[in-house]
Amino acid sequence: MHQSPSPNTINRLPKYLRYLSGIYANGEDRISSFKMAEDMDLTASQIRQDLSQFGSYGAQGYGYQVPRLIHELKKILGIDNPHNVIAVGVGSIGRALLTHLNFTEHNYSVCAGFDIDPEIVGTTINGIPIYHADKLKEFLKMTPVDICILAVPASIAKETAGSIVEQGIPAIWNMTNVDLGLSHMKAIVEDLHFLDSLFALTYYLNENA
Amino acid sequence: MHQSPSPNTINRLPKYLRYLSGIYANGEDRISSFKMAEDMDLTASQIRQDLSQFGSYGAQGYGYQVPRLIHELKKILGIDNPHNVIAVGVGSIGRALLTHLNFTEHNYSVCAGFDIDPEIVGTTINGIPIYHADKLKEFLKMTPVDICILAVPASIAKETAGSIVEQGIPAIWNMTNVDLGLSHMKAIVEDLHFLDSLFALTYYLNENA
DNA sequence: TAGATTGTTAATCGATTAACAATC
DNA sequence: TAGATTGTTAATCGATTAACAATC
Repeated sequence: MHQSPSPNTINRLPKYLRYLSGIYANGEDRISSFKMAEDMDLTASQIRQDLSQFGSYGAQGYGYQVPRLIHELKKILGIDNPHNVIAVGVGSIGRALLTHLNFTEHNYSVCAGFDIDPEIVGTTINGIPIYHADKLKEFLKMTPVDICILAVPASIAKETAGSIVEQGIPAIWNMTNVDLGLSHMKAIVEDLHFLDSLFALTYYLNENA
Repeated sequence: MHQSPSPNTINRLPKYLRYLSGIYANGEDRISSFKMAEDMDLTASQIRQDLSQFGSYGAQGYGYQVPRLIHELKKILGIDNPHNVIAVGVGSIGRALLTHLNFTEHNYSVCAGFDIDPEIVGTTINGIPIYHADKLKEFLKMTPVDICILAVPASIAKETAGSIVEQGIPAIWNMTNVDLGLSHMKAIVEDLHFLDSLFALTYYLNENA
């Protein structure tokens, strides 16, 4: 792993994983880069290039063992290790994620949610306790947190993110439609900008029309 | 517009728009590519290259007029025109989007949601009526729909998507953690794969640790 | 006018694709 | 053994960056 893999490569890894999990569930335990490329609308070269940046997981003349490759991809992504997650902001989006996403299956443990709405502070969502945002600092003394799901209103997104980073949480999964402006800090941020995605879709829709 | 702009360029346009809307709200009505680049962690060259693929919106020695550029970007993305949207699958994710996302402000009209859960069929969410999925075909006879938000369970995502495309809806905004496999059809699909995004974040988190 | 900044052309860099020796 | 397919090196392609003439 001399030269660090490009973001494009990293973004394809979860897609490989999903594809492989799918065919493995279908009972296929062997796959070639050619078949994979055909099914995923990629080139076999690209798949082999991507994988070979992390190791040699296949065998000449045979291809890849599906369970092995699944295992290796999980290891590369780091999702074979457990991660502690909290949600800051538990409005409709935060709530939907806590309810809907299969965190446990992928080794994420969602420990708590934080909000200021008295209607939901003190309740649980999908078994996850919701505390008042005031309690975050205290909570972090007891529980090390790897990832914070940020789903607060846009108006307080930046300052909330800043404070989360200051309190030592290394990674933010950003659900707000705001650029957090943390590039100068050591924080790791992954944006999920819903509207950006919808606008791109709209562009292609109008382009074709 | 001889050579069609790359997806990378398209994906940056909404970010430009967000940035510009932000500074315009702050009262700035003039911007140079240099300042913009600094604030957005890009290069001025890239911004000018991106924009120049669609037209000449700036002036030498001056820069860009913010409101003008906002207007042009909206036009390029097609969001100056109205779009009709429906949601198929109104579980927690679908519901959160209908409640939370600012569709109206961006010229999207969310006409209806469809589900099979008797608990929610017949209700409204944020003023949007929820019909039984059986009624979709009939509904489409009356109302032309541009975009379908797909938020059904993974197990029925593919077949639902296929049927939606067959019924003439040109674009799908895919919230399911499934690859819809519509590449051979004329459908326009934009995926919002939550877990892919979380996995990428996890990769960078573990890489830094 | 002098200074600033665009739009665009050319240079560089990086990512994808093609080719193939190694080998299962 | 013959056929298949990897991992990797080389070739190509495309995207980003740099440079600069045009000009506000």
